[in-house]
Amino acid sequence: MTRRPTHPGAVFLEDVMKPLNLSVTDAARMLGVSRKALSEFVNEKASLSPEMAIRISKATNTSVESWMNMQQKLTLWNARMNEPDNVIPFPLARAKEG
Amino acid sequence: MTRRPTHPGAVFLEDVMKPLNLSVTDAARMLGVSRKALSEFVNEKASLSPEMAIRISKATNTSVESWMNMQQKLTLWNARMNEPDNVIPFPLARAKEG
DNA sequence: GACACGTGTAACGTTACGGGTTACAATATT
DNA sequence: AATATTGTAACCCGTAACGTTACACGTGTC
Repeated sequence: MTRRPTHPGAVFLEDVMKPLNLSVTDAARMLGVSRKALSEFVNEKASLSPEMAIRISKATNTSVESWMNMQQKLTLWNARMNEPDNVIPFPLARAKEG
Repeated sequence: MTRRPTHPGAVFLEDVMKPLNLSVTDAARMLGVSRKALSEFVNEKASLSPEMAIRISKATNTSVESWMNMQQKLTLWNARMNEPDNVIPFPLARAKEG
């Protein structure tokens, strides 16, 4: 994967909120989170927390996993930006000798 | 899923470290983390961080995703323990009217 | 022009958590 | 007996999500 994965917040905004004509204020109320929390999420300032994923899943009747997977790909992509280089490969597991 | 998913640390201990006869001390050295960090991970006191996942993946030549997925299932399972109840379902998306 | 809304965000505080270091007691291993 | 390994407590950091409050900036309405 070479291109930065889409932020789940962007997807939520484009594919859920906009089609339903939901304002950040209203959606936040319905999700049961603060307007700030949702705003930061849809503006990609915060990542998707497991709790937020559950809320979205309950509100939109979609699978939690689908949302979590989006975040995981992003998290992994970001983490790979700072790959550790001081990792020593484990000795290869071999067929038992003797 | 009704049973608590296996902690990735337990898998790492059983399926990787033990077969290779690696001590926590040695494995920690090779992974480039502190003994404490690895100990807590394999003893299920800490969850798998993305960075640790990358280290394990590099050291064992396995996919980062497989480890991350284990953690995600656990994380989700735990999160569902405290499901929020103040979520208001979004109005159903309908075929455009008018 | 005045006012209501929705919005992004700064400031501030709280809570949670991964990770490092150091140190100690308990338990192998040799 | 001497050495190695281990789990973990204590303590310090940095990061991050979330809440509340408050401000400035549109935009639309009367």
